[in-house]
Amino acid sequence: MADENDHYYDPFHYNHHEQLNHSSSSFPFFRDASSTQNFQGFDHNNPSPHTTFTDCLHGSMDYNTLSKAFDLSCSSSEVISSIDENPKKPSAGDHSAGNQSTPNSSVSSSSNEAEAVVEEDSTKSQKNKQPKGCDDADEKPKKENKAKKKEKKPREPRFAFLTKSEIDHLEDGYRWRKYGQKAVKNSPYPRSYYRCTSQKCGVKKRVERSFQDPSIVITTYEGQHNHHCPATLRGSAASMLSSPSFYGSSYMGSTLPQDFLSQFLPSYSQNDHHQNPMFHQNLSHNIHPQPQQLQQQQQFQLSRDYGLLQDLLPPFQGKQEP
DNA sequence: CGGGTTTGACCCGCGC
DNA sequence: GCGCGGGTCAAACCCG
Repeated sequence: MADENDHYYDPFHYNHHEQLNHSSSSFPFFRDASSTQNFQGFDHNNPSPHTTFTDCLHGSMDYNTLSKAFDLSCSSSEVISSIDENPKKPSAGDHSAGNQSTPNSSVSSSSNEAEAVVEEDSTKSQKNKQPKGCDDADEKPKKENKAKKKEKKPREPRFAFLTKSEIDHLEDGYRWRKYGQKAVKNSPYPRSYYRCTSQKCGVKKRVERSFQDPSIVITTYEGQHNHHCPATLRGSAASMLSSPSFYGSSYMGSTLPQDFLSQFLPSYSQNDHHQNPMFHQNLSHNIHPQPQQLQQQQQFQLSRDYGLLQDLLPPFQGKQEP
Protein backbone atom coordinates (compact mmCIF):
# COMPACT_ATOMS: atom_id res chain seq x y z
CA MET A 1 0.00 0.00 0.00
CA ALA A 2 0.96 3.32 -0.45
CA ASP A 3 3.47 3.93 2.08
CA GLU A 4 4.15 7.08 0.37
CA ASN A 5 0.93 8.08 1.89
CA ASP A 6 1.99 7.16 5.25
CA HIS A 7 1.96 10.62 6.27
CA TYR A 8 -1.56 11.26 5.56
CA TYR A 9 -2.97 13.88 3.69
CA ASP A 10 -2.16 16.99 5.31
CA PRO A 11 -3.81 20.10 4.28
CA PHE A 12 -0.52 21.66 4.05
CA HIS A 13 0.82 18.82 2.29
CA TYR A 14 -2.04 18.38 0.22
CA ASN A 15 -1.54 20.58 -2.64
CA HIS A 16 0.93 22.43 -0.79
CA HIS A 17 2.34 23.15 -4.00
CA GLU A 18 -0.92 23.92 -5.52
CA GLN A 19 -3.48 25.70 -3.62
CA LEU A 20 -2.42 25.85 -0.11
CA ASN A 21 1.12 26.68 -0.49
CA HIS A 22 0.77 29.96 1.11
CA SER A 23 -1.01 28.39 3.92
CA SER A 24 1.93 26.45 4.96
CA SER A 25 1.75 28.63 7.93
CA SER A 26 -0.86 26.83 9.80
CA PHE A 27 -4.21 25.37 9.51
CA PRO A 28 -5.94 25.07 12.78
CA PHE A 29 -7.65 21.90 12.08
CA PHE A 30 -4.98 20.11 10.43
CA ARG A 31 -4.27 16.84 11.89
CA ASP A 32 -1.10 15.15 11.21
CA ALA A 33 -1.25 11.80 9.73
CA SER A 34 0.96 10.48 12.32
CA SER A 35 -1.52 11.52 14.79
CA THR A 36 -3.94 8.95 15.72
CA GLN A 37 -7.51 8.77 15.10
CA ASN A 38 -10.07 11.32 15.67
CA PHE A 39 -9.86 13.06 18.89
CA GLN A 40 -8.53 10.38 20.86
CA GLY A 41 -5.60 11.71 22.47
CA PHE A 42 -7.08 14.98 22.56
CA ASP A 43 -7.00 15.42 26.17
CA HIS A 44 -7.32 18.76 27.56
CA ASN A 45 -5.12 18.07 30.36
CA ASN A 46 -2.76 16.38 28.17
CA PRO A 47 -2.79 17.62 24.71
CA SER A 48 -1.23 14.68 23.24
CA PRO A 49 1.86 15.50 21.37
CA HIS A 50 0.80 13.32 18.60
CA THR A 51 -2.65 14.34 18.12
CA THR A 52 -5.36 16.33 16.78
CA PHE A 53 -5.73 19.95 17.00
CA THR A 54 -2.56 20.68 18.64
CA ASP A 55 -0.92 19.29 15.68
CA CYS A 56 -2.62 21.76 13.61
CA LEU A 57 -1.12 24.57 15.34
CA HIS A 58 2.25 24.14 14.00
CA GLY A 59 3.43 25.76 17.04
CA SER A 60 1.81 28.95 16.19
CA MET A 61 -1.13 28.37 18.36
CA ASP A 62 -1.72 26.65 21.55
CA TYR A 63 -4.66 24.74 22.61
CA ASN A 64 -6.38 27.71 24.03
CA THR A 65 -5.96 29.47 20.85
CA LEU A 66 -7.59 26.72 19.08
CA SER A 67 -10.39 26.65 21.45
CA LYS A 68 -10.98 30.23 20.80
CA ALA A 69 -10.88 29.62 17.19
CA PHE A 70 -13.76 27.31 17.61
CA ASP A 71 -15.67 29.64 19.64
CA LEU A 72 -17.98 30.60 16.95
CA SER A 73 -20.87 32.66 17.79
CA CYS A 74 -23.66 30.82 16.23
CA SER A 75 -22.53 28.38 13.77
CA SER A 76 -24.48 25.31 13.49
CA SER A 77 -21.80 23.04 12.57
CA GLU A 78 -18.95 21.54 14.24
CA VAL A 79 -16.16 20.28 12.29
CA ILE A 80 -14.66 17.24 13.53
CA SER A 81 -11.40 15.63 13.30
CA SER A 82 -10.12 14.11 10.27
CA ILE A 83 -11.67 10.88 9.69
CA ASP A 84 -8.80 8.69 10.08
CA GLU A 85 -9.56 5.96 7.79
CA ASN A 86 -6.07 4.96 7.49
CA PRO A 87 -5.95 1.72 9.27
CA LYS A 88 -2.33 1.20 9.03
CA LYS A 89 -1.79 3.96 11.42
CA PRO A 90 0.12 2.83 14.39
CA SER A 91 -2.39 2.06 16.96
CA ALA A 92 -0.60 3.99 19.55
CA GLY A 93 -3.42 5.27 21.55
CA ASP A 94 -5.85 4.47 18.91
CA HIS A 95 -8.00 2.60 21.21
CA SER A 96 -8.22 5.52 23.42
CA ALA A 97 -9.75 7.44 20.68
CA GLY A 98 -11.95 4.66 19.79
CA ASN A 99 -13.34 4.51 23.18
CA GLN A 100 -16.47 6.16 22.36
CA SER A 101 -17.83 4.87 25.50
CA THR A 102 -15.33 6.83 27.39
CA PRO A 103 -14.97 10.14 25.84
CA ASN A 104 -12.79 12.65 27.39
CA SER A 105 -15.76 14.31 28.71
CA SER A 106 -13.66 16.06 31.14
CA VAL A 107 -12.19 18.22 28.56
CA SER A 108 -13.59 21.56 28.77
CA SER A 109 -12.27 24.52 27.39
CA SER A 110 -13.48 24.76 24.04
CA SER A 111 -16.80 26.13 23.44
CA ASN A 112 -16.49 25.64 19.85
CA GLU A 113 -19.25 25.58 17.51
CA ALA A 114 -17.45 24.61 14.53
CA GLU A 115 -14.38 22.68 14.10
CA ALA A 116 -13.01 22.19 10.74
CA VAL A 117 -10.66 19.54 9.89
CA VAL A 118 -9.07 18.54 6.79
CA GLU A 119 -9.32 14.94 6.77
CA GLU A 120 -6.68 12.80 5.49
CA ASP A 121 -7.81 10.81 2.69
CA SER A 122 -8.04 7.21 3.11
CA THR A 123 -6.40 4.92 0.76
CA LYS A 124 -9.78 3.82 -0.17
CA SER A 125 -10.60 7.04 -1.67
CA GLN A 126 -8.02 6.41 -4.23
CA LYS A 127 -9.90 3.71 -5.84
CA ASN A 128 -12.71 6.05 -6.24
CA LYS A 129 -10.70 8.21 -8.42
CA GLN A 130 -11.47 6.16 -11.37
CA PRO A 131 -15.11 5.57 -11.29
CA LYS A 132 -16.09 2.58 -13.18
CA GLY A 133 -18.71 4.42 -15.00
CA CYS A 134 -16.38 7.06 -16.03
CA ASP A 135 -14.97 5.08 -18.78
CA ASP A 136 -17.46 5.69 -21.43
CA ALA A 137 -16.55 2.45 -22.97
CA ASP A 138 -18.30 -0.42 -21.38
CA GLU A 139 -20.57 -0.35 -18.53
CA LYS A 140 -20.64 -3.98 -17.72
CA PRO A 141 -17.14 -5.26 -17.98
CA LYS A 142 -16.15 -3.49 -14.91
CA LYS A 143 -13.26 -5.72 -14.45
CA GLU A 144 -11.57 -4.19 -17.36
CA ASN A 145 -11.61 -1.01 -15.52
CA LYS A 146 -9.36 -2.37 -12.94
CA ALA A 147 -6.36 -1.62 -14.98
CA LYS A 148 -7.41 1.90 -15.32
CA LYS A 149 -8.08 2.15 -11.70
CA LYS A 150 -4.57 1.28 -11.01
CA GLU A 151 -3.71 4.78 -11.73
CA LYS A 152 -3.66 6.44 -8.44
CA LYS A 153 -4.69 9.95 -8.33
CA PRO A 154 -3.45 12.22 -5.67
CA ARG A 155 -5.72 12.23 -2.76
CA GLU A 156 -8.39 14.74 -2.68
CA PRO A 157 -8.55 16.90 0.36
CA ARG A 158 -11.31 16.20 2.70
CA PHE A 159 -13.01 18.58 4.88
CA ALA A 160 -15.33 17.33 7.49
CA PHE A 161 -17.49 19.04 9.96
CA LEU A 162 -20.33 18.37 12.26
CA THR A 163 -23.61 20.04 12.02
CA LYS A 164 -26.38 19.88 14.43
CA SER A 165 -29.34 19.56 12.26
CA GLU A 166 -32.28 17.40 11.59
CA ILE A 167 -31.57 17.77 7.97
CA ASP A 168 -29.16 15.34 6.58
CA HIS A 169 -28.27 17.07 3.43
CA LEU A 170 -27.55 20.64 4.19
CA GLU A 171 -27.64 23.37 1.69
CA ASP A 172 -24.25 24.61 0.75
CA GLY A 173 -24.93 26.40 -2.45
CA TYR A 174 -23.92 23.64 -4.74
CA ARG A 175 -26.06 21.10 -6.37
CA TRP A 176 -25.51 17.55 -5.38
CA ARG A 177 -26.67 14.30 -6.71
CA LYS A 178 -26.92 11.35 -4.49
CA TYR A 179 -25.24 8.36 -5.95
CA GLY A 180 -25.20 5.96 -3.13
CA GLN A 181 -26.10 5.10 0.35
CA LYS A 182 -24.55 2.63 2.65
CA ALA A 183 -25.21 1.40 6.07
CA VAL A 184 -22.55 2.40 8.47
CA LYS A 185 -21.13 -0.21 10.67
CA ASN A 186 -22.09 0.19 14.26
CA SER A 187 -24.41 2.92 13.35
CA PRO A 188 -28.10 2.80 12.73
CA TYR A 189 -27.80 5.68 10.37
CA PRO A 190 -26.83 5.25 6.78
CA ARG A 191 -24.19 7.23 5.03
CA SER A 192 -25.17 9.02 1.90
CA TYR A 193 -22.87 9.76 -0.96
CA TYR A 194 -23.29 12.83 -3.05
CA ARG A 195 -21.51 14.11 -6.07
CA CYS A 196 -21.50 17.59 -7.43
CA THR A 197 -23.82 17.73 -10.38
CA SER A 198 -21.55 19.98 -12.27
CA GLN A 199 -20.12 18.05 -15.13
CA LYS A 200 -16.48 18.55 -14.66
CA CYS A 201 -16.63 18.84 -10.98
CA GLY A 202 -15.65 15.76 -9.14
CA VAL A 203 -16.32 16.98 -5.70
CA LYS A 204 -17.97 14.48 -3.49
CA LYS A 205 -19.71 14.74 -0.27
CA ARG A 206 -20.53 12.22 2.36
CA VAL A 207 -23.25 12.78 4.80
CA GLU A 208 -23.94 10.68 7.77
CA ARG A 209 -25.48 11.06 11.12
CA SER A 210 -23.61 10.55 14.26
CA PHE A 211 -24.54 7.35 15.86
CA GLN A 212 -23.85 8.88 19.21
CA ASP A 213 -25.79 11.97 18.73
CA PRO A 214 -28.37 11.58 16.02
CA SER A 215 -28.91 15.26 15.99
CA ILE A 216 -25.49 15.77 14.57
CA VAL A 217 -24.75 15.38 10.93
CA ILE A 218 -21.26 14.60 9.81
CA THR A 219 -20.55 16.05 6.44
CA THR A 220 -17.38 15.36 4.59
CA TYR A 221 -16.40 17.16 1.46
CA GLU A 222 -13.88 15.67 -0.84
CA GLY A 223 -12.26 17.48 -3.66
CA GLN A 224 -12.46 20.97 -4.88
CA HIS A 225 -15.08 22.63 -6.94
CA ASN A 226 -13.75 23.81 -10.22
CA HIS A 227 -16.68 25.99 -10.92
CA HIS A 228 -18.64 28.70 -9.35
CA CYS A 229 -21.41 28.12 -7.02
CA PRO A 230 -24.50 27.59 -9.09
CA ALA A 231 -26.74 29.01 -6.50
CA THR A 232 -26.67 31.60 -3.90
CA LEU A 233 -24.91 30.45 -0.90
CA ARG A 234 -27.43 29.21 1.48
CA GLY A 235 -25.96 26.26 3.08
CA SER A 236 -25.21 25.91 6.63
CA ALA A 237 -21.78 24.63 6.12
CA ALA A 238 -20.78 27.27 3.77
CA SER A 239 -22.57 29.83 5.71
CA MET A 240 -20.99 28.80 8.82
CA LEU A 241 -17.60 28.72 7.40
CA SER A 242 -17.89 31.86 5.50
CA SER A 243 -19.54 33.71 8.22
CA PRO A 244 -17.64 36.20 10.21
CA SER A 245 -17.89 33.99 13.15
CA PHE A 246 -15.91 31.44 11.42
CA TYR A 247 -13.66 32.94 8.97
CA GLY A 248 -13.49 36.13 10.76
CA SER A 249 -12.94 34.63 14.06
CA SER A 250 -9.99 36.00 15.77
CA TYR A 251 -7.94 33.04 14.94
CA MET A 252 -9.59 31.55 12.07
CA GLY A 253 -9.17 34.54 10.00
CA SER A 254 -5.53 34.34 10.26
CA THR A 255 -5.08 30.71 10.09
CA LEU A 256 -7.53 29.33 7.68
CA PRO A 257 -6.10 29.35 4.27
CA GLN A 258 -8.35 31.39 2.21
CA ASP A 259 -7.71 29.36 -0.78
CA PHE A 260 -8.69 26.39 1.13
CA LEU A 261 -11.89 27.96 2.15
CA SER A 262 -12.65 28.97 -1.31
CA GLN A 263 -12.27 25.45 -2.37
CA PHE A 264 -15.08 24.31 -0.26
CA LEU A 265 -17.13 27.32 0.19
CA PRO A 266 -19.07 28.24 -2.82
CA SER A 267 -19.41 31.86 -2.26
CA TYR A 268 -16.39 32.42 -0.35
CA SER A 269 -13.83 34.65 -1.80
CA GLN A 270 -11.08 36.28 -0.01
CA ASN A 271 -11.81 39.35 -1.98
CA ASP A 272 -15.47 39.52 -1.77
CA HIS A 273 -16.39 37.70 1.32
CA HIS A 274 -17.26 40.95 2.89
CA GLN A 275 -19.53 41.56 0.03
CA ASN A 276 -21.25 38.37 0.36
CA PRO A 277 -24.56 39.04 1.93
CA MET A 278 -24.29 35.84 3.74
CA PHE A 279 -21.21 37.02 5.26
CA HIS A 280 -23.03 39.62 7.13
CA GLN A 281 -25.80 37.52 8.23
CA ASN A 282 -25.99 35.90 11.46
CA LEU A 283 -25.46 32.29 11.06
CA SER A 284 -28.56 31.52 12.86
CA HIS A 285 -30.37 33.13 10.04
CA ASN A 286 -28.59 32.07 7.04
CA ILE A 287 -28.21 28.48 7.75
CA HIS A 288 -31.44 27.69 6.15
CA PRO A 289 -33.35 30.25 4.32
CA GLN A 290 -36.34 28.08 4.12
CA PRO A 291 -38.49 28.63 7.13
CA GLN A 292 -39.11 24.99 7.41
CA GLN A 293 -35.53 24.17 7.43
CA LEU A 294 -34.82 27.00 9.72
CA GLN A 295 -36.96 25.39 12.23
CA GLN A 296 -35.35 22.12 11.83
CA GLN A 297 -31.95 23.46 12.01
CA GLN A 298 -30.93 23.85 15.52
CA GLN A 299 -28.30 25.96 16.85
CA PHE A 300 -25.47 23.89 17.76
CA GLN A 301 -24.79 23.76 21.37
CA LEU A 302 -21.16 23.77 21.27
CA SER A 303 -19.71 21.00 23.06
CA ARG A 304 -16.92 21.93 25.24
CA ASP A 305 -15.89 18.45 25.26
CA TYR A 306 -13.64 17.46 22.52
CA GLY A 307 -14.17 13.99 23.64
CA LEU A 308 -17.64 14.29 22.44
CA LEU A 309 -16.40 14.71 18.99
CA GLN A 310 -14.83 11.42 18.90
CA ASP A 311 -17.95 10.08 20.32
CA LEU A 312 -19.83 11.39 17.47
CA LEU A 313 -17.83 9.52 15.01
CA PRO A 314 -18.66 6.05 14.10
CA PRO A 315 -16.00 3.69 15.19
CA PHE A 316 -14.79 2.96 11.77
CA GLN A 317 -13.63 6.41 11.37
CA GLY A 318 -11.26 5.98 14.13
CA LYS A 319 -10.18 2.58 13.07
CA GLN A 320 -9.38 2.08 16.59
CA GLU A 321 -7.74 -1.07 17.42
CA PRO A 322 -9.90 -3.69 18.98
C1' DC B 1 -39.31 13.91 -20.01
C1' DG B 2 -35.40 15.26 -17.47
C1' DG B 3 -33.23 15.08 -13.29
C1' DG B 4 -32.79 13.24 -8.76
C1' DT B 5 -33.28 9.20 -5.53
C1' DT B 6 -33.31 4.39 -4.20
C1' DT B 7 -31.16 0.17 -3.84
C1' DG B 8 -28.94 -4.16 -4.85
C1' DA B 9 -24.82 -5.60 -6.93
C1' DC B 10 -20.25 -4.99 -7.61
C1' DC B 11 -15.39 -3.50 -6.82
C1' DC B 12 -11.48 -3.20 -4.06
C1' DG B 13 -8.42 -2.55 -0.07
C1' DC B 14 -7.37 -4.35 4.20
C1' DG B 15 -7.09 -7.37 8.23
C1' DC B 16 -7.05 -11.93 9.76
C1' DG C 1 -7.30 -16.80 0.45
C1' DC C 2 -11.33 -15.20 2.58
C1' DG C 3 -14.45 -12.16 4.64
C1' DC C 4 -15.59 -7.58 5.93
C1' DG C 5 -16.74 -3.09 4.98
C1' DG C 6 -16.40 1.31 2.52
C1' DG C 7 -17.24 3.26 -1.86
C1' DT C 8 -19.36 3.23 -6.52
C1' DC C 9 -22.29 1.89 -10.29
C1' DA C 10 -26.48 1.74 -12.67
C1' DA C 11 -31.15 0.12 -13.42
C1' DA C 12 -35.43 1.06 -11.64
C1' DC C 13 -38.15 4.22 -9.67
C1' DC C 14 -39.98 8.74 -8.31
C1' DC C 15 -41.29 13.46 -8.95
C1' DG C 16 -42.15 18.02 -10.74
